[in-house]
Amino acid sequence: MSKGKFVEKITAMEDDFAQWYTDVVSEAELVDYGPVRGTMIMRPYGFSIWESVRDELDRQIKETGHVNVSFPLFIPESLLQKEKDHVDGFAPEVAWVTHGGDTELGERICVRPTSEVLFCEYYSKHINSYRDLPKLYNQWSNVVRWEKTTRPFLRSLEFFWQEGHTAHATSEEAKEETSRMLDVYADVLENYLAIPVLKGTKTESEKFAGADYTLTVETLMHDGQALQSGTSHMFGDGFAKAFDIKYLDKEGKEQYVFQTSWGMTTRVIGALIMVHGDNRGLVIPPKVAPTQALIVPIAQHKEGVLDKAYDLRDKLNNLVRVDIDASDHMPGWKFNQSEMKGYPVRIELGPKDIEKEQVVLVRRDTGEKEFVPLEDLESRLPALLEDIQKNLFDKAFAHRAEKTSVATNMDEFKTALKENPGFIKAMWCGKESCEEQIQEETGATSRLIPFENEQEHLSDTCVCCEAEATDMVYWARAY
RNA sequence: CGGGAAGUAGCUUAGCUUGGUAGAGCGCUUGGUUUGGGACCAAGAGGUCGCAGGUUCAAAUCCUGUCUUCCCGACCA
Repeated sequence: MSKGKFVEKITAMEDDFAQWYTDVVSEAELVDYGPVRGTMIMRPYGFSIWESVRDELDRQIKETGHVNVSFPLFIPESLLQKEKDHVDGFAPEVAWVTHGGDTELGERICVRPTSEVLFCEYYSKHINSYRDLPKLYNQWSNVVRWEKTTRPFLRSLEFFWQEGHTAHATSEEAKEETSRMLDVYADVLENYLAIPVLKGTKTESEKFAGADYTLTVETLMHDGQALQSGTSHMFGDGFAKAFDIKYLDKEGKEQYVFQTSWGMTTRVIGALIMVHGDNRGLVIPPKVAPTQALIVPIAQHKEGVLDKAYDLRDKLNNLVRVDIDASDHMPGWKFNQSEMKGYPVRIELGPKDIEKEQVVLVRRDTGEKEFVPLEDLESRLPALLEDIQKNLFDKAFAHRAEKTSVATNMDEFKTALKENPGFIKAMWCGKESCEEQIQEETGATSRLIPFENEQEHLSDTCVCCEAEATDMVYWARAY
């Protein structure tokens, strides 16, 4: 990095990762705490990052044939009760409305923790024929889960997400849908957020309440903890039977539908922070960054400097998302501020540059500085942004590889997790008791069972017991 | 939910032990000088000391309750 003093505003990540995260979230002006415990205010910069992720995800959801809808915030208690596993899974963390004004309600109303039952209720009315299928609905909404411990983005009482809810004629179609949407999540994470993912299936104990099975994309944070970053659930016909969602097939026979649901949340912003961030603050991949390049005028009071800076902005405006910091602060203040916010590229423009007809480009990911003639800027800048996007993914990929260990017995498991915290690949017998024992002894939980083509045979027996191993599983401590 | 710590200006905090006019730094406003890694000078504005009770002539300070935040643990798709 260039010479000069760097004023410490945030805790170093190697000293205290949790504190570093809290510092970044607040110093980069992403969120404030709300007045109720565990709620958060998304400030303009934080929300613009969410909008960026949302726009790309929404584009892909529509591209795969889905339409957006909006369902209510409230669910009557009786409706929530209809699917037993589902209500058992969510009831403990549901917020209840008991009064309307001063009047006590006859039936409690739940603030949606997720909307399966609302969509099911609707589908039971609107699906009558095979011609009505498939139903491919998505909604962007906020949901409430009364969590005991909370952290900005990672776990808050209220969060934003999209939830897709689909109904299909056959189990086969529903399974394809479940996989298709998992691939959409993987694509957004890898190609947009520059975060490498592991794809696979959740174990029985980790799957969604009421699902046949749950597919997941898991990512690894800088501190070696995993983060579930998107899930896609195959419901089979379980909800259809509980909610009586039936259609007449071509032969005139009554059939139950097969359903899926899938969601991605503001949590991925937490992933973005913890995968790419460093001791100077955020690092936002160019494709996501609301501001891809920030022009910092130097000696801006001098004749012509600001005019040149605005001209430059207008020239680049159609090419990249560019902004200009014409505030009254010293250049050094602006440099540090833009680094805290993670803008991919800084463009310095001062009297010396104007004289030489050049600008100074500084990339956020490496700190490298280059002098670029003005005439080359329009070709150089997009190429640089592409390079930064790729570099961030490659760095995260290498980090994950480095933080992935293999264990064939519990001693190796513990040693690996202690010496190199991250993913542990280990064989498993399929018993929940072994998952519990591993969690108790190591704090790690099963993150996913990779798909068949990614399976490896590491040993004959389970990492935890003497039983024959059935699958390789990725384990990690998780957020 | 258990154990610990803390709430004083937008932020970081001093004062509390021993009750008696609430102080600083940063930030903010105005004017001037500055600008290639967080500028300087001058003049200003900003506080029901988290909230509610209690003790007292008098409470930021003592007592009780309550809410919130942080750390550790348990729990959590």
